[in-house]
Amino acid sequence: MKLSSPNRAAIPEAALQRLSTAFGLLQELRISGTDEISSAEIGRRIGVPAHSVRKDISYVAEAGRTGAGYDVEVLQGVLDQHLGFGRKRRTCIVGLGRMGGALLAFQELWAGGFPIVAGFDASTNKLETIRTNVPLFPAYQMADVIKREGIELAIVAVPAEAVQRTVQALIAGGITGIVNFTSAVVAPAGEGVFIRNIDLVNELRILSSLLTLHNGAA
Amino acid sequence: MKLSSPNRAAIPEAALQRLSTAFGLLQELRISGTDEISSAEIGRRIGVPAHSVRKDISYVAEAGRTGAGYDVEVLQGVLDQHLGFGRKRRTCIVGLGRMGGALLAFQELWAGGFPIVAGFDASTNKLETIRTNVPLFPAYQMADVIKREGIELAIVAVPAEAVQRTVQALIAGGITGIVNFTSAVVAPAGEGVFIRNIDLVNELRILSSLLTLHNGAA
DNA sequence: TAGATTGTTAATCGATTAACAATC
DNA sequence: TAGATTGTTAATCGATTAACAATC
Repeated sequence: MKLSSPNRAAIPEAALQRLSTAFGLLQELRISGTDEISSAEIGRRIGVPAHSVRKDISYVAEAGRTGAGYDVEVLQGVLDQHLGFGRKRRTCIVGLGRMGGALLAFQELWAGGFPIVAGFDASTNKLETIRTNVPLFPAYQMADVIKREGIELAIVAVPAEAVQRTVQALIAGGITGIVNFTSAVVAPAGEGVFIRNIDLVNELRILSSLLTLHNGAA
Repeated sequence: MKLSSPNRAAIPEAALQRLSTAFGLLQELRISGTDEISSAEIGRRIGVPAHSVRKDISYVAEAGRTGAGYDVEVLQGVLDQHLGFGRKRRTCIVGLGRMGGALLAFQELWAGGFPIVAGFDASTNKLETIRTNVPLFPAYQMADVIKREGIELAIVAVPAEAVQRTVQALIAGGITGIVNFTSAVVAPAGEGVFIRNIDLVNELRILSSLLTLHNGAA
């Protein structure tokens, strides 16, 4: 997929992903008080060649000073403004098992600009046993709560067999972005709804394969 | 990165990732008792065009019957044999906060062929408070335990600032594959050690950007 | 048989890399 | 100034797509 920024060519999705990672780095740099950085140093830190860093940034805007690197704050501002990386978006967790429960308390989400404003689970028993400051609701209230609270994003941590109908319910409720944490792949869902799959077992399997190939396949 | 399988051209990493996802699908199909499947149906289920599915498989071997689709068991066997997707690999969790604790109990890991055989944390207090059947150890014993137990893979869920030294300790201990669950990017680490980054905040930020671009950027 | 579907070759498309003029 | 470093254009490289002969 490619989406265009005004006056610039469309941004390849691979570039968008690298820029998002770079944005995370810039946030760290600001906390640590670093004011300037070169494309070479950004590249070293996120594992990308310097010329790719410059190329990726150039899809968005001119953000550096020829011959003198980038101002961390300026670059961050430019990426935020054009790509929305700094925008705060209200987020919910669906499925409150061990993993979902851990996500409710995951500080990085708040720090990263994604406040968790609701949790959902099909089991009302479970809702009562969880200790958290996040408001919890039974699954059947999803659509109502999403609309009332203006929730834009959802992290889905339900059992694999419940993913399809959970995603459908989220979309019906007006959610526009979903991170699917289960091992069932959810294919693209419709105009204006974006989905990203995080599959831990799949990542381990890819590692396993890389080891097999590296050590000389059978 | 590309790695070659005997008698075939090197496999693009993107193809390897899609095939890993397809392998996961094949496992589901076997559980549900499906014997045959076409490239079109595989593609529909994992969100990839049919011709890409065929192309990806062809990097590995001839695994179908011209005109008659794939036998699920045969295809799974071929992918396992050439790419090691079905290999069981002993795995550990490093960092036993809420997230690491949830991972210790994550059934999908066992089911997926990645038995969790050890957990590590720098805090000995924490080790005492966790209820699990998985043997837990203080972080300083990592290298010893990894060697003794023949552990090949690690999932790192420590605080972001501890990632670098954790990864170094793991590699020193002989770990060959790492999934980094923290938001700090870990760049490629050395010959024969593979790393994959899973960054939830980054995924949400990418979604946020897609929404911004889709709705007409500022 | 006719319809379906694979495996592969060739064509297209797009992303990455290289190189360098501009300039701090 | 001289060295460093950006932004962009052009060249390369590689992946994806299209198309079709083979054949179940």
